Amino acid sequence: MDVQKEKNELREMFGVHFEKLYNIPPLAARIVGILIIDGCKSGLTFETLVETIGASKSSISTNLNLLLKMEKVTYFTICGDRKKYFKAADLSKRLENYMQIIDAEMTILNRMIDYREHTASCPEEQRNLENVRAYKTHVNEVQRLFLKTIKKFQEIETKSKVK
Amino acid sequence: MDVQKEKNELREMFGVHFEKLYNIPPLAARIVGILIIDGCKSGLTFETLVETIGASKSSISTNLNLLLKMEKVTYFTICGDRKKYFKAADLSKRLENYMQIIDAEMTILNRMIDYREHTASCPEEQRNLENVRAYKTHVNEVQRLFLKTIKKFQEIETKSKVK
DNA sequence: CGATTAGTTCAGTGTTTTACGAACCAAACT
DNA sequence: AGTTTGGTTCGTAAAACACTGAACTAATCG
Repeated sequence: MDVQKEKNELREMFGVHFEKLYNIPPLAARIVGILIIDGCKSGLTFETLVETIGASKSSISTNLNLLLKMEKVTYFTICGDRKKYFKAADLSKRLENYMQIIDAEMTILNRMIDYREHTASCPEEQRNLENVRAYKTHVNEVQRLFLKTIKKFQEIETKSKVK
Repeated sequence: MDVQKEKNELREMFGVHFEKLYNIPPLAARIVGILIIDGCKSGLTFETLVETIGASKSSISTNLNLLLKMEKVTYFTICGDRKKYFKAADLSKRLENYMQIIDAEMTILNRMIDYREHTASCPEEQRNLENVRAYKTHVNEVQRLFLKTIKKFQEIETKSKVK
């Protein structure tokens, strides 16, 4: 296996994925990708990111700060070293993105149910109400599943940090 | 309850939600929203959409065709009536969007596992490999859950169509 | 103190997106 | 045949986006 080629392809796949999922600029998405692949041991410096991605310092800076604000990325510093070392945020944190989508859907669903309950007159609208209720059950299950997973990873992560 | 106000708010919420979820223009997202709220009984005509949204014919046309291509919207015609009646696609169809995200994630995950298996040297990378594997289990569960739900709604939908 | 390093900020530029109006086409009345 | 209806297509304008280089700041080093 050509490791470098494999890495580049992975990077690209992550890029496309996160760009759509997080609605972020391409460059930001690629940064997350690289940090997930390469940053898991000791983090990557600003400079390394500039070099390996080949984008300008300003672009890297802007996008890194966006990712920090979104909590998709974290950094730490080493005593006596001015550099920042960037890492992808913990998986449990990154999964919050899905939780937001699910929560948003739940909110809309509840409003929709409320609305139909007040207005449903024809059989189609009645049936629609039933379907929305059934769908809500599904979203609830998804929500529980994600909560469970997030909690599980939070435990794993705190454990490995104490160590 | 002010029904009209409630409807407008719902419309707006659907708009924001679908815009991000499907990565489509704001107008397209609002069309889907309106069709879900108002289109469930007998569909909405092109003209009704133009009027209630207040956008130009050309914009509505372009975005409707985008949504048709994406299979988020369907239309039917009535014999002896030149108009097209638009509806939001069945929920089972709309859920395919989530399946695509999940499938994409699964593909990346498998590549990531493969990559780490070949390259993991330090303990952090080993632990990362374990975590990715654990996460894959979660994605698998989500995938099964969605498959189940999609199948369930497909049944409901075919039943209500035969009737 | 001056020079270097690490990173930020900002104005500008090229590109993409989003929506629009006008012209257009095809089917169906009259 | 001409006109209305229902909708598409295309060129374009306005706005948003993504990235850049250059100037700048703040901390550290010699």
